[in-house]
Amino acid sequence: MTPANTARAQKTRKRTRIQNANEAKILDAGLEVFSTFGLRGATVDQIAAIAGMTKPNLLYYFRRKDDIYLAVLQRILDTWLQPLEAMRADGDPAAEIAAYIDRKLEMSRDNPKASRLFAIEIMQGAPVLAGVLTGRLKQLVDAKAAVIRRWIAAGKLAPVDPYHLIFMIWATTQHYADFEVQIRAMLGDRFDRPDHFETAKRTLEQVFLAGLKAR
Amino acid sequence: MTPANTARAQKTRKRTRIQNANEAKILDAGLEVFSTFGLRGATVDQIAAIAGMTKPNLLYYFRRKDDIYLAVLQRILDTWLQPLEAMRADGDPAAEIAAYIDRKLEMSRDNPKASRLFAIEIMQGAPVLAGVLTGRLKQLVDAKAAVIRRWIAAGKLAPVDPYHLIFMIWATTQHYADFEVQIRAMLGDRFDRPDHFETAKRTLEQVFLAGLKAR
DNA sequence: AGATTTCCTGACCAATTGGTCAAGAGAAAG
DNA sequence: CTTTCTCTTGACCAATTGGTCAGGAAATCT
Repeated sequence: MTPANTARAQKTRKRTRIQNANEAKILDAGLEVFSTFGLRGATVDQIAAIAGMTKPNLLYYFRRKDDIYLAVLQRILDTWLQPLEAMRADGDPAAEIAAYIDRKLEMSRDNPKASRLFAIEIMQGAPVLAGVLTGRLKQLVDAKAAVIRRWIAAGKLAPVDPYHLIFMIWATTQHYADFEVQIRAMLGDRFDRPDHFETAKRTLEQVFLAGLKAR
Repeated sequence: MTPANTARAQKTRKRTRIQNANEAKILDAGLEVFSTFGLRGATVDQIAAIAGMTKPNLLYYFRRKDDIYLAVLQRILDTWLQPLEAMRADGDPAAEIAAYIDRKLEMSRDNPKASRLFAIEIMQGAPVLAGVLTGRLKQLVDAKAAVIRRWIAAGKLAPVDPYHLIFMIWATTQHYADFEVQIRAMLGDRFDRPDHFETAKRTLEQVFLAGLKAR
């Protein structure tokens, strides 16, 4: 993302401090609102209110609602892909998978809004991210699926379909962010106890690692 | 749901054929739209268009948008809870869990819109279903968690946290409905092959059953 | 058949929404 | 200190949205 693509499309002038501060506020507010209501359900007024500025002022930095949405998605895209990218072919399979689960779970805990934003975007048919899904993400998943397949061929992992295994890990880890309200309702008091996250981690690792152990 | 709570709150008059037909059309259209855009993102005009009637005509049957949303949710609530309810304490643990996975997976395949509607409702903070979550659903989950705990105590299942196990099953099975666009993008051509569903089922059962085998 | 009730529609309305604009206030550069 | 640029705002606008209403068209009942 070049610096020149926001704020009145100024011709690569120096970015001011105010600009940086306000754009950051807007992106934070945008994440907050879009991750709850999606692109269509969110209103510019609401984002402006949360960002603590008037609507025309917000629109001075991002001319259309879609621009905010896009910028929010772009800002968190790398973070989103990072855990899978970090899975190394030359590591120990069980350890790598455990580490991947941990990282994704931590992302769910530390950045649940980002997780929900991607979830809503994809559930709405990925109007903006469609290209990323079939492009960058697919390439990444294909590469990691190949890694898993090699681990299986080397007898270090039970033979499972690598794509569906990746889906399982995505699903189980993101679930804690996307369905937080439900988890909270099910766990009651236990949800706020600090060990709740550790219990989730232990359960996931246990089932996945035992389930994937080569026989 | 009593018959008298729609269509102009008529005093328990007989429901006409037209009424049944049109309300069904509206609920179908409502599911279609709400499952994609959520309560706020959906518009009455759009629902009316998909239902094949004018907006005032639709509003003759459901006076407000929220009424449609509520009715759609209520109509599919039982279906949604059914798979978990069907898990029997006196069956073989492995077989019961496998059957639960199968049923949920089939629901994802046969009724993905219902799955996405619940997902969006919960991600938006469950404004309508909050009561169901903390009431009926929690009771059901508590009961089934107790069943799983007894299976573990009897040495028939590896010791895992039953709540997180249920979350895992929910997450992995619903994932195929909620993130269908992403799955499709990752699997490419393979997605439309008829065995795709069987591969998913086999992978899930394999990981869960091996992961839960008592040691 | 006529009477009654249900169903449907075009016209309408107020509120909200995304977005514009002219002009003033504030920073910053000279 | 003045000029230039950035930032902010109130007023405004057209389109969309949720919802109403009076009256006509169809069913249904007797």
